[in-house]
Amino acid sequence: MGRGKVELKRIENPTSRQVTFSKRRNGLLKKALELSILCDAEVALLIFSSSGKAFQFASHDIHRTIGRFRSERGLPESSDHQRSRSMEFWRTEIEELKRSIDILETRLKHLAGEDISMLGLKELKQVERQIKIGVERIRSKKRRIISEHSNLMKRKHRALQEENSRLQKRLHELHDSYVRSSTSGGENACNAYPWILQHGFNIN
Amino acid sequence: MGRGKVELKRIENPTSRQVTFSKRRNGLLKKALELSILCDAEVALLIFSSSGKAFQFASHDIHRTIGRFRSERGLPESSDHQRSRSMEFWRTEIEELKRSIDILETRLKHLAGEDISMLGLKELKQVERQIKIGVERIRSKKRRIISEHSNLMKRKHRALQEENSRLQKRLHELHDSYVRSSTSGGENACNAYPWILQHGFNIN
DNA sequence: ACCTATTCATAAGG
DNA sequence: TCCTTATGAATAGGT
Repeated sequence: MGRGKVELKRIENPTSRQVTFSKRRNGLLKKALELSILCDAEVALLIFSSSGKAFQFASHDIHRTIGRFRSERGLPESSDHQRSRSMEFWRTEIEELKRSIDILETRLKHLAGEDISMLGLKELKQVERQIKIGVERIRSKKRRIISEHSNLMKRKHRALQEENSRLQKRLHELHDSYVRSSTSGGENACNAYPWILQHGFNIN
Repeated sequence: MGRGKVELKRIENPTSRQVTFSKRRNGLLKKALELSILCDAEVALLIFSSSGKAFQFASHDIHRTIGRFRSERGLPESSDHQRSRSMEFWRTEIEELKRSIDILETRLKHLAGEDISMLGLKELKQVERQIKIGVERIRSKKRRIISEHSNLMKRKHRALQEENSRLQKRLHELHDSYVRSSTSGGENACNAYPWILQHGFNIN
C-alpha cells in the first residue's frame, strides 16, 4: 500500500526504517484495538523498536492476558523460574564470598598462632617462615622510621646548638660592651640573665 | 475497507463477528510479521477469540519478549517491589562480605609485612607484637610435635634394644648348648653367625 | 472459500 | 513529526 510495493525484508535505510516503523506500529495498534472491539477478542500486543523503545496494546489487563496465554500454552511461570534462578545466583555469589572469608580467617589465625592444632610439622614450618618474613619486613620498616626520626632530631639539635652559640656570642658581646661603658656593678649585670646560658632559646 | 464503513463497536451478529475475527486476525498477524521484519522490531501478539481460542505471533522467543516487557515497564506490583527489595538486601549483604574480605586481606598483608608503607610506628609495633605472639605459638607447637616425635622414637628405640638383648641372650644360650653337645670345632661354630652379634634383627 | 467494490493504510516526498 | 497524495492492501458484504 503506498506509492510502491515493498519487499518483505529489513529496510536498510535507517531513516526510512524508523518512519515506516512509526507508521506501521500505529496501524498495528489501531487494528489490534479494532479486532478486540469488533470481535470481542482479548488481544495483547508488545512491540520493541530496534532502538529498544517499548510499545504496547492490551484490550484487557495485559498481565491477565499474558497469564492466560501461559496457562494455555502450559509453560511454567517464568517469573518464578527467573526469580529462583537469580536467587540461586546470589546464593552462590554469597557462598563464594563466605568461603573466601573462611580461608582468609584461617590463614590469619594460623599467622596469629591460633587454631594450629591440626597442622603438621611441614605446615607449621611454612607458616613460621611466612611470619619470619613478615616480622623482618616490619622491623626493617620500623628501623627506617626510627632512623629517619633520629636524623631529623639530630638535624634539629644541631640547628639549636648553632643558634645557641650564636646567641651566647651576642650575649657576651652585649655584656662586654655593658661592662666597658659602665663604671661599676659588673657582677650584677652578669646575673641578670642566668637562665639564658643554661637553656638557650626554642627556635622551632 | 470493504463494501461499507464499519462502526467501531462489537459486531452483534455472531456469524459475521466470527468471519470478521478470522479475517482481521490473519491481517493482524500478517502485519505484525511485516513490522518485525521490515523494521527489525521485536513483536509479540496474543489473541484470544471470544470463544476462547488462542492465537499468537512472536518475532522472537515470546517468553523473552514478555520478560523484556516486564522489566522495561517495571511493574510497581508487589512481586517486583519485593524482588527489588530482596535485590537490595542481597546487594548490601554482598557489600558487607566484601568489606570483611578487604579488612581481612589488609590484616593478612600487614602480618606478611606487605602494604605497610602507610603504617606508623605505633601500628608497626602492634603488628610486630601480634606476629611475635603468633610465631611463639607456632614454635611452641613445633617443639611439642618434635618432642612427641622424639619421645616416640626413644620408646621405639628402647623397645628395640630390649628385644635385641633378649635375642642375643637366646643366641648365646643356643650357642652354649651347641658347644656343650659338640665334641670338636668350637671356634668354627662361633664364626657361623658373626653378623648376629653385629647387627641384631629389625623387628619393626 | 471466493469475489469485488470500497475503504484503509501507507510509501514517497516535502 | 506532520501533511499530502498516489497506490497497493485489507476487508465487508454478498455469493
